[in-house]
Amino acid sequence: MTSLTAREMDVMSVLWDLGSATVAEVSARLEDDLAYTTVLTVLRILESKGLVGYEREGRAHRYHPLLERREAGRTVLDRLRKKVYSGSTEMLVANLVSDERLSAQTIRRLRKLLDERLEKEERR
Amino acid sequence: MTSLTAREMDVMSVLWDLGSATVAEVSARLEDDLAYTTVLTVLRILESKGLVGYEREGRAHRYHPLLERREAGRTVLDRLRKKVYSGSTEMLVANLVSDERLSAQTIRRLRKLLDERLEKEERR
DNA sequence: CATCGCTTACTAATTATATAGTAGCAAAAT
DNA sequence: ATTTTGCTACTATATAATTAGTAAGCGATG
Repeated sequence: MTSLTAREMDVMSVLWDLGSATVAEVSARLEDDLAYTTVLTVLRILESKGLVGYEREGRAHRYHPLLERREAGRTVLDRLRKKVYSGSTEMLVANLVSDERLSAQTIRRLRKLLDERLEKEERR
Repeated sequence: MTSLTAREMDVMSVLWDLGSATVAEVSARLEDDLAYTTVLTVLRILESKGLVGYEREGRAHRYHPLLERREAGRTVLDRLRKKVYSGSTEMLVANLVSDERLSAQTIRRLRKLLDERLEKEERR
């Protein structure tokens, strides 16, 4: 159960995008203008939860994600499917593609994704 | 931004499934064994947030969701796409269909969903 | 009609979240 | 070498979340 709070997710998001980052770098990319020490605190909490690690870089720390995107996404999606869509992936996807302003191109790509998955399924 | 806490989502989930429910009914369906008053408190909080309503039923209250599944799901999905999948619906769906133990049948249905969506798109 | 039990209303306590300040150290700059 | 600056570590505070207890009402039951 790797459940991230909203703010923790904001910070992880930066780390995922950049690969790794210092407090200053994370701070700069966050939408909200938080105090430097606030960002530091969040990173330290994430570290205490084992979701990020860090190495020294000069006098600063360079943080990197230990929790992967996939895994974080999975946790949220599992919960969402279970609690909001009564366990139905179809309902989830239906909601996703109906409300979303998706281009025809995107939809085709998604369909291709499914086709590939289907092949894999049948090759077993 | 209708963001639900974990526990609130548990409770809403029951209301969505049953349509409406009393405290006792919600309590009975929750996985965790919470005190009766705990469930009541969560419902009262949801009510104060305008996410559920209720009518009298005898001496009890019968609660019903004011927030819809779709809307709740949308909020989570939007955030998830943005923060975890760098805004990419494709990445999200890829994660969803790759890790998920989905049957071939389900995948076909999902593909059909996309096809229908694609038609709608092209008819514009 | 008195009592038992379910139910709400109110209160409470603990832990988590969110945000940020201060102290102090170490590196960089002059 | 002294000052300045950038960091971390520690502390702090307010608000939200989580859980549950107690009191009191009302309706059913004997």
